Amino acid sequence: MTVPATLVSERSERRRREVCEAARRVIARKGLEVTTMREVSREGGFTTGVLTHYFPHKQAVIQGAFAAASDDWIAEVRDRLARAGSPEDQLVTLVRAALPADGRRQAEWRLWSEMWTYAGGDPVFAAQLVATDAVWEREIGRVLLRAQTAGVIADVDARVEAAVLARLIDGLGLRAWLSGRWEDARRTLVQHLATIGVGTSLQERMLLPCGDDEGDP
Amino acid sequence: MTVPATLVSERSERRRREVCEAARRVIARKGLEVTTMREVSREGGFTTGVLTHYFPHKQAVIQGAFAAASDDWIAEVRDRLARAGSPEDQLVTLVRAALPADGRRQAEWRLWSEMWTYAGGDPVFAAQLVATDAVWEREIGRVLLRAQTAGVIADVDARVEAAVLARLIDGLGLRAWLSGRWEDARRTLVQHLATIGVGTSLQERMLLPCGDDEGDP
DNA sequence: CTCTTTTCATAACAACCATTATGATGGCGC
DNA sequence: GCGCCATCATAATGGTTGTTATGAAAAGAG
Repeated sequence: MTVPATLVSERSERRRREVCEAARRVIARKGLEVTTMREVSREGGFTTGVLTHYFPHKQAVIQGAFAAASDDWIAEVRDRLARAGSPEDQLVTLVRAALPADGRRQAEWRLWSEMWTYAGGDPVFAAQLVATDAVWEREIGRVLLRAQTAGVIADVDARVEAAVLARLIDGLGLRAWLSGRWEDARRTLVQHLATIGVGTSLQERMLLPCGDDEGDP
Repeated sequence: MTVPATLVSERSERRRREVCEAARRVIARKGLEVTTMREVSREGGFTTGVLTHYFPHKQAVIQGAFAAASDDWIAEVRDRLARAGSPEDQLVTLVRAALPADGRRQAEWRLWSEMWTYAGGDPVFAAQLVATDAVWEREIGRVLLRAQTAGVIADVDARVEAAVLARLIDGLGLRAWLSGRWEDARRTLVQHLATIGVGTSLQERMLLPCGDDEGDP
């Protein structure tokens, strides 16, 4: 109490985040079932003492890891969309972000899968997850609306189409993660986008391998 | 060996199935993480001796439960589609089967969710799961094709649309299970079906509460 | 430097797990 | 009725888990 609260929380918050990142890596690599306190500690390079010091129980660690992953995801999407200039580029970015060609990003789908089933047993966390998803869906809607006013896609109901796209991506990503057929998933997504008026040239750009996935258009 | 193999396997097979059903109920109710041998035994009304006698290890019990659920699901869908006479009825049946209004059937989505994440750590089982899904997707395609030749829906690529619908349903069901907003999910699905030419009267039938969910059209 | 508090490692604990071993029971062929 | 084998209950085992307790180092305030 004698020290400014901001400094204390800054240091500890960084450590806390470090723990969450370690947990996140373990979950994404081996799954939640084999994610143990000791395993997370080993991953982060410390002992379980750190975990117990910053978190009241394991549940909090898991939730922290999931929350961190969600925040990172939505932040990254917003950043990439902002850096994509034209409506066309934004559409391409959306597809690439949703169904990545990069192996490490594909592996993140395991995290989402684990997160969903975990949320099924934790109503409070499920509510947070649904809220985060609403942000993602709205982001999709914004891209669609902008593309629409630019005449890049047809004049469908953007709100409905955003909901459809968000759910379609959920299903496609999940299946692709299970089957390993990411190209098929992306092709299906693009074929669907074609039905709402995305032109063939844009379709081709969406399907391009594009080794470097971060640099967008 | 002194007794006809068919008789032996008939009796034991029934018991085996009984175990799978018990496991399935526990998973759907409490999730895979708290599904233990003792819990499954208690659910089935026997002891762990039965489990260990019919299954080499827990993994096999889980896989058996999942396989039984998958088989039941695909069998039920086929049955309900067969009993639905017209192409219109089949479309309605498809929507109702995918996103049920009945609480017990909705709860089954927890099973699917658990199944998917489990499959993520078991490539062999994941392959089975993908194969089963292909059957389901083909069933959707058949319904679409029939509706198409009857002029009930527009002239889209049935194969592509079946893939889209299968994934869309995955995402919609999963989200609905997490959020509890099943009506929204069904409405989104119907709105999407409207874009492939499903008429307004059919749309209304799909959205009807229809208390009794089993008796179809 | 001294005291206080945060930070963390280590070890111990009690609970629970899957699995195995053992023996009782009952049906079925002969 | 005898013996055999499938069936199952019971109990024990070895390992792992989340959590807690304890104390040492380190950092910061005065």
